[in-house]
Amino acid sequence: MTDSGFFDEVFQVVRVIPYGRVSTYGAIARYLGSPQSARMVGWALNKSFDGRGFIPAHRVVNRLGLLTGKHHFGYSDTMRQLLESEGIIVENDQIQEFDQKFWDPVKEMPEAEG
DNA sequence: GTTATGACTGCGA
DNA sequence: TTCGCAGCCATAA
Repeated sequence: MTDSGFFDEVFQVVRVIPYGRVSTYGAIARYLGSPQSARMVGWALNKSFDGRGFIPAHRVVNRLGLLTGKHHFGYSDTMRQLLESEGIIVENDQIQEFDQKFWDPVKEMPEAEG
């Protein structure tokens, strides 16, 4: 599975994000051991639409809780609808109560692949 | 094969 | 306080 290594790891982390929670590129990248590859995480998510199965990329936002990648979902409302569909409040492309919705894989990530 | 870009983040002045 | 630059790795041309 670890074809691309980094990419696959990103998908694995994003996939375990619990319902109603969100995470950030930096948090995921940091979990992988490369906090500076944060933008690479987003790039990986971009491919999440391709054929890697469903990836809750809508649960991943930038450090400010902004839906920076919303326009990658097709329409500027798709990402927001997905988040609101999970009970997450989004206003002005920004996640409300982001601090409590934030899900840090480094701290909350279950011991996947045990 | 090489060059450029990307859904970001942290540090310095 | 705000603004600008460097870094990570893979994909695309």
